[in-house]
Amino acid sequence: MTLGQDTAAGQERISAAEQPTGLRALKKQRTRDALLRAALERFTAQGYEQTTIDEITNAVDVSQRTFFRYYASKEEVALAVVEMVENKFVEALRVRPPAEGPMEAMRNAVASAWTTVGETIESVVPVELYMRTYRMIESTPALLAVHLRRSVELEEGLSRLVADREGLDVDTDPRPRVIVAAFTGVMRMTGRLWGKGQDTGLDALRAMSECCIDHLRPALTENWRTPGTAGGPSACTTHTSA
Amino acid sequence: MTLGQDTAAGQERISAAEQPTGLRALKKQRTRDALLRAALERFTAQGYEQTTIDEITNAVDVSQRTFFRYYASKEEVALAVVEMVENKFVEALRVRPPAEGPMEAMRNAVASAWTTVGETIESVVPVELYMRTYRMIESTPALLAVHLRRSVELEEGLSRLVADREGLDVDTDPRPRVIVAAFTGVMRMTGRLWGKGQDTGLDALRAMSECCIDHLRPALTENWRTPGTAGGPSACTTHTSA
DNA sequence: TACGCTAATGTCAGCCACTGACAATTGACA
DNA sequence: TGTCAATTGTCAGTGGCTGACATTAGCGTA
Repeated sequence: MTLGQDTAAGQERISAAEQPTGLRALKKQRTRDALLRAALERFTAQGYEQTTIDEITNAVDVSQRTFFRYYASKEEVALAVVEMVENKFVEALRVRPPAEGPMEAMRNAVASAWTTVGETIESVVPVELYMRTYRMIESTPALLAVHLRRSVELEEGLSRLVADREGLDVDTDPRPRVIVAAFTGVMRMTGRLWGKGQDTGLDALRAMSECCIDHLRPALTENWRTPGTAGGPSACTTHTSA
Repeated sequence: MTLGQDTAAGQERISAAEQPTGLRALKKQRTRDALLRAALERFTAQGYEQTTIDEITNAVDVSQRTFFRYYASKEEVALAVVEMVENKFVEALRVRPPAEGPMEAMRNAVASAWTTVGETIESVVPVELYMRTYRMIESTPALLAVHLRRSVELEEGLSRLVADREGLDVDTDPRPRVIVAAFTGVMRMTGRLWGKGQDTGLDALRAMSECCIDHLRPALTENWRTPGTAGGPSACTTHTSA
């Protein structure tokens, strides 16, 4: 048991250091990646529900049973890369200077994660495929549902991280959970807007995220009906209709 | 087509006014409710995954096919009552005086909804069964996922409502979505805490909700490390472990 | 009251995601 | 090279869910 297993079912990609480096492990990695790419390509091209497991396994020349030994479910393949990205964000938050406040730290973690995340993705699938996958997830009810559930688990981890930074106890003080809930709520909303909008670029997503986060505090603090205060309609808008 | 159909698949309960009042419609209502109760009772007693559709339909003496004509999926039965409750909340928000600010209005809508919601539930299933159902949803991954997705749809509706109240355009101004995202984020968190906690009462849930919401603004505004400000560890805490 | 219409239900065959059990294959390592 | 263990394939089966078609049962009417 020298492998690093992160998820409940199915192993993660080997974590850089300490690869079993045998021929056997190499083949496994190949199969895993091949299944992932074959799946994402078909999902994004013809739709998630329209793609059967058999279609994927035939393309990679393995049995259906083998697929389920690598990925616990059809949903898991679809969400595999997204999960990698989210883990990067958590790591980015973990190394933020303790001097930063919680919201500040989370905001900066997102900003810094964006730069490294690109390479991480590319090591598995083309970034462009990842983008299409993300938008597919947002528009596929079954996938969106599972994605949201995982986000909640992420939220739990973030709350503990924030609590540690501030020297608080999550089981006693609600504030870490509250601020994390607010933060992730806004982040999810941003992702959804981006998914519906026209500008599919990564920069657009980054800009929207940062802008919306910067709106959070004023939105809760100021009186909306007396203009002139900071905030107001601004850059992070989309025109989904018309 | 005189029926009020709310959800995409499967009709809702008849909406008080204008019931077709025939023997036929009455039987339908009976079957629908019988399926619901049979399902929830088994789900909460022996677990969601451990209950098959056949088990439910046998208890009600209808065919499996009939079940799927009433409820589009196994998940839909499980979430049917919760959906009713959420609709009540939206209605409560809709009738809030326009003078109230968005956060204030949402907070008060929850508070006022709690009082009427009890009767609404009882007209379909015992409140106690509803409570058990809610906790089951929180602890069943497949159900939690779908529940969260529906919450997102709810969020969209709330954002438009808030925007209308404030005379803003959701497609132009991010603030309605931002504040709704923060609010619902905190509400979901509350529900999760309640589900894990010991106090299973309805009052406990209400108290926790209100307290957490009241923490939102201070959590974003104040400096946590200089105590003495409003907020701080308070009533809405749970001791999930130890 | 009998009759036709249509809504509701039952029956059946079948798809697809997913699983357990067991046999066959194939790296790894002495 | 031969043994051991990991990996894969095969196969049978379960459960959610759907389409097609036959059957039953309210409902309005002659």
